[in-house]
Amino acid sequence: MDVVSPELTSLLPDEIMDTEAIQDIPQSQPDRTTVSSDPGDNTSVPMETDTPVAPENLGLCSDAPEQIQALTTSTDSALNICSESQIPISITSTASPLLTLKPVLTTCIATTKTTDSVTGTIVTTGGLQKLSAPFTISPGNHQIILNKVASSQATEAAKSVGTSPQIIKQEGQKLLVTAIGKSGQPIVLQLPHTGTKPGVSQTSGETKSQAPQFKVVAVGGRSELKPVIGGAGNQVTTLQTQQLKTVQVTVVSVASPTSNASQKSVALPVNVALGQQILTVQQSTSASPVKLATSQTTAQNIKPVQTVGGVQGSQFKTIIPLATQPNVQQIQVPGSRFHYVRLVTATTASSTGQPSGPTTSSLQTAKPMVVSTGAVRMSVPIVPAQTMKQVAPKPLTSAAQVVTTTQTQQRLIMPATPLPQIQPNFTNLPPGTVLAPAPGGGNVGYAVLPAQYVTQLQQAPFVTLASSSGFPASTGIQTQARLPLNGYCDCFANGEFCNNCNCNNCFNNLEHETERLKAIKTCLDRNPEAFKPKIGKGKEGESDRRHSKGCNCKRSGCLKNYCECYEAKIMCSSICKCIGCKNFEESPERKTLMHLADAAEVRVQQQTAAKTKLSSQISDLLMRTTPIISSGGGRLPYTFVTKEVLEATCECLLEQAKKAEQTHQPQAEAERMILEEFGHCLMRIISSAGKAKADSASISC
DNA sequence: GAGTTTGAAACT
DNA sequence: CAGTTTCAAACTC
Repeated sequence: MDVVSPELTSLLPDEIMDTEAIQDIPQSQPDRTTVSSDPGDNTSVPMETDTPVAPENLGLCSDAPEQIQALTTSTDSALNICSESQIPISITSTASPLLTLKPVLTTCIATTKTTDSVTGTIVTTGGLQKLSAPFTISPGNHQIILNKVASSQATEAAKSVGTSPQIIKQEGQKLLVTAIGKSGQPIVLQLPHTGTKPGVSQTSGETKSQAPQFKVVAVGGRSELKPVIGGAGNQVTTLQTQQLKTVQVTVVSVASPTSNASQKSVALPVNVALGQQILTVQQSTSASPVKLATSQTTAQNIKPVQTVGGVQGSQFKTIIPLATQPNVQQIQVPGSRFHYVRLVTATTASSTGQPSGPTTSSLQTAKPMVVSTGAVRMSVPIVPAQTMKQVAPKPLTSAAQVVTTTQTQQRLIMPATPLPQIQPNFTNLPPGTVLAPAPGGGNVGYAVLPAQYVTQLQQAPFVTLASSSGFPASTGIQTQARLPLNGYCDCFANGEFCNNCNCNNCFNNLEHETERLKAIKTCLDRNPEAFKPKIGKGKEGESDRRHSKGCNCKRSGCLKNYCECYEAKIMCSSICKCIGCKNFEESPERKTLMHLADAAEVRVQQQTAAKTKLSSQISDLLMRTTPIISSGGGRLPYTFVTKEVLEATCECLLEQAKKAEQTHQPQAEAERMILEEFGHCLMRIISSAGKAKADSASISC
């Protein structure tokens, strides 16, 4: 059963239309398209009062699912899709050519509960493979508006055909679809084909026909997405989220359907007031809160999601607000081989995934999704990097720009300000890193960086590295190699600023940032791998580290620090071009050297330990022997032998001597009495000292 | 510390 | 891609 009328379909941008899908569209649809589900369809979309749907698996569609992962942003105006229960969201028409997803039950609140869930009902047509339109989600009215910025032509067309609004109504679904004009804007929604195409089995192993899954992932806040699969039979895609929560990051992931029809990338501008939030989009893994109801074939194509805020398990990225400077935020990340992360403010982002071949893997053909609105831009690389191409951002409406990254090609973001000629290029950023400009011209961007870099971001140096790929040919900067900025300098080669080194005429500092940037670009033009670590992992499956390029030693036998492999304490590999290499596993020279080195290291350690122990003992001895007059510390009895104590002691002794004299004691007895008194004095001193120490300890505690 | 050796990177 | 040059670190004395 077709849901979308030809008129409605014709209004869709060509880029989102699936020709094969269109063929399925009946041509006899009225202008005002009202789609009702087939009463006899046993796969009807369950209603709230209808078929109970398990929160974990809302399999409304058994076909191969497409998946859209959407992360909502946090706080004030995040994507607040929430409801107290699994509320179907109907796509209602509006006066404007807007496709509005509207919850039937408007129980959403701005601050959603973790248990809140939303079930969105999205029109899926037999012929309409995808729906694309600017996408607005308004927490206030609980509407998801598509094609907000539809062209006037679309509006006129809609009026002319009397389809303003066109309504696609799914029986029992309250599914309303407005006219969707050709906006030429990024296409966002991918709607499933009818369930006649080969599907992919979901996690449950059940074969499903194609159906988009919309998932909302809350990053930064605990949120779970519940894939909702629209039933192919009733051609309805249900969007449902559970524990939807306003979060800081909106991630949208789209799993492509498995139809033979070419899957076009879908960019969905979403008018979600994200504030100045970062948008990170990645494929998610099982660790991700995003629950993918995809087949195994799909899963294997999924790149690890690098989400923010703990969504991803192993590769957490940290969102670093890059505020203050418009368009550019420069970050030095020592040790990362690139220290600069630049945020590019753009008007829009349009990422187009490669058309997917006929496959049952939904995510393999997933499309990067760009969600942008006047207030928010979201860039969502959904497609695996290998199959994803970076496309030049399409200018949309605003000055903001979202750039998506690929996973295979590491690119560096070049600053537009100092080097405007350099095209923005995101390299070396973690896959899936999304740099989003601040809405409203705030020019606040965010970079998702490995957590270990975060602490280094406070450093002053701000430079942006750029990879050579995608850069226009450098002009007039080839001479930069003659500057004190070249690969010879380890600091520079490591992507670091020179600091306390012996450079002469050093330009590798902030004072010469322009030159440095040029030099960086030159180096990258020459060698895109210049700033990448030389020591990395070997081939897949190899756990040992390996030199990325291999050494080229000729005389050292790779057993001296001249050899980079040996210096890195790794053995030479097949990629090394060394001559007379002795740096291999069974090399006796290497073993001997290793033994010697180990022995030397042991000696050094022993010496260090001995020195440490001796120092400790000396310190302890000093502590014992040095009277501590001041309060605290180890007070000893004799520290209490002050002048006053001595005088008192002497008086006691004199008094005892006087007493012995008065009693006419013999001298020996007199001495005994005096010594005995002296002993008593010492005992009192010791007692007082101990008491004072105990009191001090009690006070300190 | 000066001089030599070495190999990576730059250059041709 | 190969040969040469430049350079700085490693090494030796």
